Amino acid sequence: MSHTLDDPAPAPGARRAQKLRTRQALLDAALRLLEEQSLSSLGLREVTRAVGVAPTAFYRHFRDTADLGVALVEEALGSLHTTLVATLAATGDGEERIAAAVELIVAYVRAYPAHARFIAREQHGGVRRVREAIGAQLALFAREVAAQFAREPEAAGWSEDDLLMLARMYVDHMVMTASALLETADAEPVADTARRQLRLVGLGRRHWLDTTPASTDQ
Amino acid sequence: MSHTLDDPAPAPGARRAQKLRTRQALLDAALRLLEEQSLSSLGLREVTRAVGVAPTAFYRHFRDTADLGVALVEEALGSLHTTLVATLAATGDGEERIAAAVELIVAYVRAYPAHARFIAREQHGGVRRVREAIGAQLALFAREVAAQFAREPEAAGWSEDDLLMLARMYVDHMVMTASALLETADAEPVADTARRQLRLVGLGRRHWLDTTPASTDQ
DNA sequence: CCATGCAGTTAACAACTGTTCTCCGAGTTT
DNA sequence: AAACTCGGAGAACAGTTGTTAACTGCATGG
Repeated sequence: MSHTLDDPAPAPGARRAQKLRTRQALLDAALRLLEEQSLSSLGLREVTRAVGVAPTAFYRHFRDTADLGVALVEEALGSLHTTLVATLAATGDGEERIAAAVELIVAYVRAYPAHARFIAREQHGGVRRVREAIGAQLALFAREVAAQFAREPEAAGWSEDDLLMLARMYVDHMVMTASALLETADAEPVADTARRQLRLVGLGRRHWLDTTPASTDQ
Repeated sequence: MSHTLDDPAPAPGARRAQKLRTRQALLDAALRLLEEQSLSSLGLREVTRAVGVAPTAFYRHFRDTADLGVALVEEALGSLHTTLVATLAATGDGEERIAAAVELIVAYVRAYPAHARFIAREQHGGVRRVREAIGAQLALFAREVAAQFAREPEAAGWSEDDLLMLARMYVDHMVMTASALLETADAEPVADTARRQLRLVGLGRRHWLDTTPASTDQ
């Protein structure tokens, strides 16, 4: 509990720390402003004004607002990979996993609504580089989910391509559910619909090899 | 084939016709500008400049750019209802219907790429009124699709709520497929993935009542 | 301890925005 | 043929935008 901030002999790294702090302030302010507009209309001055720094300070951290947007993508989705894969790996198949996955989305949207809104909005938004960044992240999610599926016994007989197709379906459904949660006051009906839709896809998954046994027997 | 435009005694309704013409020019110009940005950053002057009219002329047709956006929603989705329902009604169940549905989306995106982009982009975009307009249209689509399903023998035993859930899944999948088509050069792989995903959902649909026969037997 | 690096400031720029008010002229109605 | 309607033009407004330049002061590395 000793003094660490108003020290006359500042701690080493105080330089970098202060820079990171204003950088984070810019990201936070931008995220707040983006709740009511799209990135393509977000002004650099608007952000700096909200933080309380000079407009030119912006350039010390980002080339332009698109650059800031890419940073926001990382902040919003970067930490989600481990959580998602861990959730899938920790739960068995069927109803248990469905409940866990939906609960994960609901918790995420509740904890970081602005991040979720940003991703849903800019996934198809007007800024190419941000769109591509989100697309790359979601494609990575899909590959990770597919890889997890491949480790499970239910994936026997599935082609790699079909597994990826299934995984993409789950990932896209996640984003849509998040977006739906953001526009409703009561989360429960939305979560319920999401669970039923996952149940439906799960049923399709279980019967995928029924009609076309393709190359493998069993 | 007589003269109708440069008539010294102009045909009645020329007033209204000219107004509609510039209104349409504004819509077209806006749609073109929106290929590279979001509606929330579209400026009123930008649109009028592209058309070649004075900025103030804009107010004769729209209150603001959000109002123009709502009009674009109608233009993009209004005529699609009949086409969609007709396609569903004309095709039997199974593979045939899947091919027809995907072909419908592919054809739409090819014919009106700017409209499709606009809907995908502004569905979660930064302008509330436009978001709501799109949401209402898509909800209407879902109800229409559900109603069509209800008329078919495969829907026996399905609750109304489950049918709507299924329909929403199809509608949302349509929008996602359209968006994916816009970002790819070669439509075929995307269309193929979309077909497989529909096949998966269809399988889930056929086995929906297997585990929980609920109230009905058979 | 001093010289360098660099986050942030100030000032100024040309260009752009939405909106108001006034006006014109051609289509429309009587 | 006169009176009216109304889509569009023109000019002007107060604010805003992104970007450049030159500056200041403090944490840092030699």
